[in-house]
Amino acid sequence: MSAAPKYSSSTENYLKAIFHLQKNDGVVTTNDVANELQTRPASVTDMLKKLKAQKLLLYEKYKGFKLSNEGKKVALQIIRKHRLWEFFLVEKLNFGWDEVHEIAEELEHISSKKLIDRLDEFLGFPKQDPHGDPIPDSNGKFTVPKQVDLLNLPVNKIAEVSSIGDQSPEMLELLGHKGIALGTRVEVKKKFAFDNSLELKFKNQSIVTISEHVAKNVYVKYDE
Amino acid sequence: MSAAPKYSSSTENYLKAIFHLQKNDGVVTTNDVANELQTRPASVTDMLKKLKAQKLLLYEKYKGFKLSNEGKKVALQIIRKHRLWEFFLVEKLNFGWDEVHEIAEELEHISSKKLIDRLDEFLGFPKQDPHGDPIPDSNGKFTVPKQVDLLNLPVNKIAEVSSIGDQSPEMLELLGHKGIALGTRVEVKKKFAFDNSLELKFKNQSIVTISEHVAKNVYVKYDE
DNA sequence: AATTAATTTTAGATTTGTCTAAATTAAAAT
DNA sequence: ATTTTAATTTAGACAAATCTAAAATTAATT
Repeated sequence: MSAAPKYSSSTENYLKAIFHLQKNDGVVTTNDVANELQTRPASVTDMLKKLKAQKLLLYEKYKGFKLSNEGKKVALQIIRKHRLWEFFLVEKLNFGWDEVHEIAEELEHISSKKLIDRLDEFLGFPKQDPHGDPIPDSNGKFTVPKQVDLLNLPVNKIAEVSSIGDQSPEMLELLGHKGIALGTRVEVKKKFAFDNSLELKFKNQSIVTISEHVAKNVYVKYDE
Repeated sequence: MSAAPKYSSSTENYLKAIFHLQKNDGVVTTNDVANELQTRPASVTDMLKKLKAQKLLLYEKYKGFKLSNEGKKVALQIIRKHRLWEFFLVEKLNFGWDEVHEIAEELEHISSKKLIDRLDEFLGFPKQDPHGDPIPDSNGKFTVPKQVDLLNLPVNKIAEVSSIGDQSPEMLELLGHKGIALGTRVEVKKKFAFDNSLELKFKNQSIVTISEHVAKNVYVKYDE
């Protein structure tokens, strides 16, 4: 068991940015990272070399790069810290979900592992942050999102629309009108036994009603 | 009302160190600061010039220096943050009083004022940190310590020995034996009505008993 | 396939905070 | 009142992270 090396805030920010970017299409470019971190491509190249030297990144110049296993591990710990602090700010200090990101960007760089594990315990080992994103556990693992249709989504669980069953123009028109699209974050607030219709709540606090027929055709993923 | 300038962690550490050092004898030297911050006198001189340029310090080379009002104000906000976080770590996350300092050294540099005011509220506006030091309020003011003899110190209040009434060799021998000296932190855990004797607890958890006669002659200060 | 365009990398400079070694000033001791 | 000692400051260098401008490489287009 070797002592955990401490990385600079800048290093941590690069790891986090690359981690997020390579989740999407799998491929990340120098320009992507520069854009994400509000910096210049030349600065990114400089840092890529440093990350490679620290064995956090696999990198061949002009040929692309991706995080090493160690790099991913570190990135996941930063993400864990970010999301736990966001949860703390919303649940304990009564911040709004939209004002916590910036503060968590600072808090995520506090290094004590003991602190973050105690905080996790204090918060009751939450599985999702206030935006519905999964919180990695102490080992960097997070719950594999569960896929269900909206009828089977438990009440008050934030979920993300992942696919649509019936893709007819009529259905898409209805979904478009209600504000439901792939990636939309929704929560079921009420289920009416009478006709199995549902009331959904969005992140912007607005509420819409959908029928059982629609609900059956909207698949979402969420973390238990 | 101008926007609060943000200072680097290093700048904040210098302000805090100088603040603490000038509390003692009033005079701070370059060497004192270098020693306190585990750095070199030349580095201190470099920073003194920067602090002066930012109007945080009054400084004439070779002639000494002290914090400006603005410098004091900033230092007090750092100290406020440090002590509130320490309180949080001990009270909410069950850390021991002896393991929180290092973590608070990092947390004190988180910049959000709203965060710290919310934290203060969440903690119930505590007046003392786990070491018994006063926590400055949102405006940088802290309660003027109240002076009383040990007989009149409320139970469970951490206080600091500030002066001794009877300074006879016999008294000083007794106090030396019990482990009571100027600056010692004590807490009254029990008062016996029978003979007005007291049980005192020290920071190292040990407990001693003293008589009414002794208690009357030991003056302490504490924050209400 | 050759040329143009876009991306990526290098070269050299800048800022912040630090350092060592040498020079300066102030304080202490003879 | 000198001289010696200690404290402080300057000069010049360095590491980290950034920048601009120019060069190198890859991708796209004709």
